[in-house]
Amino acid sequence: MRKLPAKLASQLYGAAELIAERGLDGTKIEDIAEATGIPKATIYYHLDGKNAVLEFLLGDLLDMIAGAVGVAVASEENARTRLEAAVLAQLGVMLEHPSLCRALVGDLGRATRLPELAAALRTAFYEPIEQLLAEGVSDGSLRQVADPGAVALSVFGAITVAGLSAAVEGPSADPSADASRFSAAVSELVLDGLATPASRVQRRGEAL
Amino acid sequence: MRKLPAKLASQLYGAAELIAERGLDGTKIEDIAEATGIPKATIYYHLDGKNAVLEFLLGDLLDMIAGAVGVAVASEENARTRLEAAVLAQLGVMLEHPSLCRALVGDLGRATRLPELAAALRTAFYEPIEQLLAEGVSDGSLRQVADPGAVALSVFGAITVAGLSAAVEGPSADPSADASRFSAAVSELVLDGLATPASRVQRRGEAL
DNA sequence: TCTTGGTTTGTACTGTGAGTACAACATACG
DNA sequence: CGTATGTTGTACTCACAGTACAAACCAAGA
Repeated sequence: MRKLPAKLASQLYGAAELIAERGLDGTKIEDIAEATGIPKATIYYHLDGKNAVLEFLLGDLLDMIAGAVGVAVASEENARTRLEAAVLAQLGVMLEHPSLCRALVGDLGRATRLPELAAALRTAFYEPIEQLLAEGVSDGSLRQVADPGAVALSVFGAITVAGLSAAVEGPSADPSADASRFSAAVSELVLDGLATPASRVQRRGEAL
Repeated sequence: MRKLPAKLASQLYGAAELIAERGLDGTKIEDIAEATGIPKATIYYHLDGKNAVLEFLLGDLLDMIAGAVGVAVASEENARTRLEAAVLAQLGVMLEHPSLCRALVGDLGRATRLPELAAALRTAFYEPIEQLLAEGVSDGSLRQVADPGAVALSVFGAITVAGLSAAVEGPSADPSADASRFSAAVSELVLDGLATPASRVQRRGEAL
């Protein structure tokens, strides 16, 4: 069941828009069959039902993200620079595939309840960040924080929500321009914070 | 259909855990009837079906959040301080009601497709932040950023994902302690960022 | 060519669960 | 009382996921 012929795989993408629009519940198998051109019986021959369709589509998205982020993270730069690259990479892929992202948001619950997807979600989105923050402390390019786990989670949230929202706002004319714009905003926030220099000085005094 | 007797309302909360655990799809109306002690026929007398059950529960959660955040935001302090208070308030409510939060994550798609809920979500989570960031620029307690909309979205993501994850990790012994811990981490990130002082100086030079 | 084994597809079926209809009953309030 | 409003059980309908299965199709080799 894991190797789904390439032709069918590509046809299946025709269902992404549909699922994104109406949610998996609101989408009948018959609709998927019609939209993709794959007859219902064939779908069931290869896949274990509706969930498997979602699993296939989202699994692919998550792989792409994990891949792109993996490349961004693997460079020689310091962690801080790689973090910026990772943010850009993640947002890039997300904005390139808005309907998959919309499907992800729409069926997040189901996704987190499908064990393989839940794991892929973690690997694609969360783990690279967590890793990078730790490395940044080691190489001195990022600050040490009191609660690294919680902070990593927040950074993850900042990036991901920005990406998902952007994707949900309907597809843009120039995804990669949007990705740069959003990634600049996210990096600015995550690296520099929102405090004014004045209040920061006072605060740094407290902290150190 | 909007005034659901108090007694029934309180009974309905008995379904929250169930829905959080299995998702709305995985939960039969009969299960809800059994868990809450409200017979199926009565549920249908007051509510327009399953979705309405979710809508009721989440609507309540969102009202609580909007309320608590509203109070936090209404003080006389500067925007920066109120932002910290708002973060604490939001996380406080979320951690107080973990199963509602889990239900929200699990059926986020449905929630965003229910117009009233989608609006409530915006009001509860996003708008106060957006507002506060703007006020912070006016009163000088927060920095001006290049793309305020995108940054507000990220801040919103940072807070909300932290809260949701915490809620999903199963209920804690001391929700309010957890709320303080998480809110400290989120505020630290959002206000001060992760850059080291050294790289910050260099950066500030670029920006101003 | 014929055979064999996987794939493809149509059609017809089963089962489950949401939502509805309705009648009997309770309760309240004038 | 009796009329209105809520409560509940029971017995439906209906849509759709998933299954069964047989017929056709399409290699690829003997």
